[in-house]
Parts: sequence; structure tokens; C-alpha cells
Amino acid sequence: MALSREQVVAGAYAVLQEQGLSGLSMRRVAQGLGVQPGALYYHVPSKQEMLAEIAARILDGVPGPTTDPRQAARELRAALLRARDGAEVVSFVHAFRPDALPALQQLPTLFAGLRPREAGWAARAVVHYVLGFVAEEQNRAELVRLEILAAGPADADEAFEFGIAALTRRPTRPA
Amino acid sequence: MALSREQVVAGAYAVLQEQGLSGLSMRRVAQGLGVQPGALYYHVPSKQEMLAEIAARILDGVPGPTTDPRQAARELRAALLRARDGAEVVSFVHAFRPDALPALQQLPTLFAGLRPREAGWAARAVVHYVLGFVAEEQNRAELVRLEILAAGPADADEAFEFGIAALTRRPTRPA
DNA sequence: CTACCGTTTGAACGGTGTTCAAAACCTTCG
DNA sequence: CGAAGGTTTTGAACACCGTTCAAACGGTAG
Repeated sequence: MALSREQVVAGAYAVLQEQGLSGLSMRRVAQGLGVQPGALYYHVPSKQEMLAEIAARILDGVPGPTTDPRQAARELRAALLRARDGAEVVSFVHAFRPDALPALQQLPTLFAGLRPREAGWAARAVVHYVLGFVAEEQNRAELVRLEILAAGPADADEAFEFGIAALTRRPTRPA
Repeated sequence: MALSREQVVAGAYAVLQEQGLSGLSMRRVAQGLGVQPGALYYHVPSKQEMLAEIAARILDGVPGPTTDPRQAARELRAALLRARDGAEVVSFVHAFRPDALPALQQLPTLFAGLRPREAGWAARAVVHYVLGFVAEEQNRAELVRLEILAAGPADADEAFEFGIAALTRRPTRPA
């Protein structure tokens, strides 16, 4: 049976879960699918595009039908945590192909109380904060797993809420 | 005259400015110094350590003697913008060697009005926001330079202040 | 002049993303 | 059935990458 784009992406996702982003090479994906590396390029134009599809998959279905930016941020974090190195993957894709992540592009609509300009800024601030926070979270977990770092305090949820609360508080009118 | 660690780092910094982070390879650094790649490893244990030194150099002297978190954030952004791909470099180093960046580790002391736990959270939030914001800023500039992306609105300063204002506003006491 | 030590070379190892002509496979048609 | 034609895969190569290490080099002190 011939390969398909979905199978390639699924295979890559499996490698991501088992080896992490640094272990995700086209050769390993090919090996996992029992195929030569070149075959992948018939279904996928580049590794970057493949990662874009994985990132979309990671963010699939979030945020749900909420109108609360805080809730959206929580769901975003949960989705990122579900995939190994999820934040790193999404950050990478967000950098060179932001249009491939509709989940993040729709965020400004949740800041209904703000003018369009400010809503965009607020959404970007939340995205940067969430991606940075979770990237550090997953990274530390990995370093702890490899015993390079000692486990720190388990206050991630509280810390996350602290930042999100600040970023979603309505500005106090100056004067 | 024999090479020195400082010369290696300076050479790497020069390559960074001319080629960007993606063009910064040990081989190119060696070439710029008129030396074989292996010679670098007598002065520097790895590329990661070399990058850590570059990141420290980028953040050298910031934040200045201010006690205002907002001002510190502005100086941080300015320092990152001074180096090509500065935010990406510092993010990378911050991920696997946070202790190599005292400039970022000292940030919690600026949140004097908060309890230690909250001060740490606030500092981390600011770091994630600033690094994410400037990374996007520099990345977009690069994509525009390569004519992959059309130039957007020039509201970076305002957008930055918006996020920083939110992150440095004192929490409204809940009840 | 010789020994020594700090530094550099040159070559190699094992990896990476990507390309492409040629081969293999599969389906459809005569 | 066999031939044609399109789709998919192979196998090999290209140009890189970070890193290692024995051997050679350079200068300096005894």
C-alpha cells in the first residue's frame, strides 16, 4: 500500500513523541515507516512543511468554543503539554509560517472589550507568554528526566495563572 | 599570534551579524578567523558554550541601574535588537543554560512590591514576553528583508509597551 | 640543540536535509 | 493476456553540519 501525506505526518508525530524534536529527522521518520528517506519528499515538500502540519495537529481543536481569553490560554497550554516538545514545535512553526496556525490567529477575537489594535497586541502577548512558559516547562522536565537538573518547585499551574491573569486584566484607564 | 577564547567568540559574533544564526556554523567561524575548524575546540568546548558566551555579550550591561521593571524590559529589548537574531540566540541559551545569563536571573529583584514567589513568576513572564516579542520582531524583519513577507504596520514600540504595561501592573486584590 | 608545552592541522566519523534519474509497482485499456 | 502510462519508491549522491584526535608545528626555556 502506498504512503500518504497523513501517514508521513503521523509517522513524524510518532517519532516526535518517542525521540523529541531534536531526534526528529527525516531519516528516522522514513525508517519508522519502513521506507527510504527520499520517498517522504513525494508526499511532503520539506521538513518545515511537515512540522507545520504537526503543529496544526498539536493545536487541533483548541481553543474550544470559549469566549474567555484565560480559558483559551489554559487550553492552549494543555494542548502544548500533550505533545513532547509541543511548545518548541509550535514556536518554530509560528516563527516562519504563522498563517499555518489558525488557532493562534483567531485569538484576537477573544479580546472583545478592546479596540482591534489592542486586541491584536493582547493576543500576541498571550501567545508569546504561553509559548515561552510551556517551552521552559517542557524543557525543564526534559533536563530533569536526563538528571541534568534537579526538580524544582511544582508551582507551574500557579505561575502560569499569575502571568495569564496579568495579561488578561483590563488596563486601568490612565487619568 | 595564537588564537584566544575572546577572539573565537568575537569571530562568531561577527559571523552572526553577517549571516544570522542559521548561517553561524563552526566552519564559518573558523574560516573567518583563517583557521581550521578543529582549532576552535581548543578554546571553546562546544558550539553551545560559544553561543552562551555570545548571549552574555548581547545582554552585557543591561539592565542598567534602574529599579523599574518596565525600564528594564525596554533596555532588554533594545539590547536584543542590537544583535542580529539576538532574541533567538538568547532564547536558545536561556533554554539549556539559564544560569549563564545573570542579566535575566537578577530580574526578580526589580519586583520589590511582590512576595518572592510572585516576583519570580513576574520576572519569568516578562522574560518570556520580551524574548517572544523581539524574536517575532526580528524574524518578521528578516522575512521582509527576503521579500517573503510584506511589511506590516510599524507599531512595534506601542505593541511592546502594551504587553509590558499589562505584565508590570500591580494585581488588583481579589476580594 | 633539545626537550617541552601550547596550539593547529588534516582527516575522519557519523550525522543532517534534499535532489533526481532510474527502477518498481499498479491500474487501465486493447 | 500483454502493453502503455501514471504513480510511487529506490539508491545514490550533494553539500553541509558538530565534533574528535593523532600527528605535526611553533615558540620558549634549560
